[in-house]
Amino acid sequence: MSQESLPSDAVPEPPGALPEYAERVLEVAELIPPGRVMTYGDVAEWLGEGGPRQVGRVMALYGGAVPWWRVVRADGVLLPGHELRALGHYRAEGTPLKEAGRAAEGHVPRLDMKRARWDGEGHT
DNA sequence: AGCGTGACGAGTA
DNA sequence: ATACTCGCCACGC
Repeated sequence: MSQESLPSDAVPEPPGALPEYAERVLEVAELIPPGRVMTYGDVAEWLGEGGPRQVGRVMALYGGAVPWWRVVRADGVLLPGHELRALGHYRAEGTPLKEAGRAAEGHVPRLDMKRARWDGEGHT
């Protein structure tokens, strides 16, 4: 070869492997304690790279490998298409919800972000 | 090499 | 409370 090829250049990624950014996002998701949540933006800020949309993309593609219900929208709306599954987890974990008086009106409960949002306190 | 995309988020009306 | 706009940036065409 006329040109030296660095290993990292020659072998980008085997099929099925996650992009490194995605792996870091999933790592953070694993840190979130039961009963608490982090927003997409929080995860991005924690990482110091990417943004809410990037984190959202990663969760959409690979979220099944981690506690996906602990990474949520900043407004507390449950993940569309998985509301019941998420709700089951929140009730089981004791994650703070805003549902008082609304359940009877057919409203899907939302997360009480003020109480449920985790800032990383106590993480070792 | 660009360019469009999107499990977002903050701001505005 | 809802609806809309604009900025964000890794990733796959």
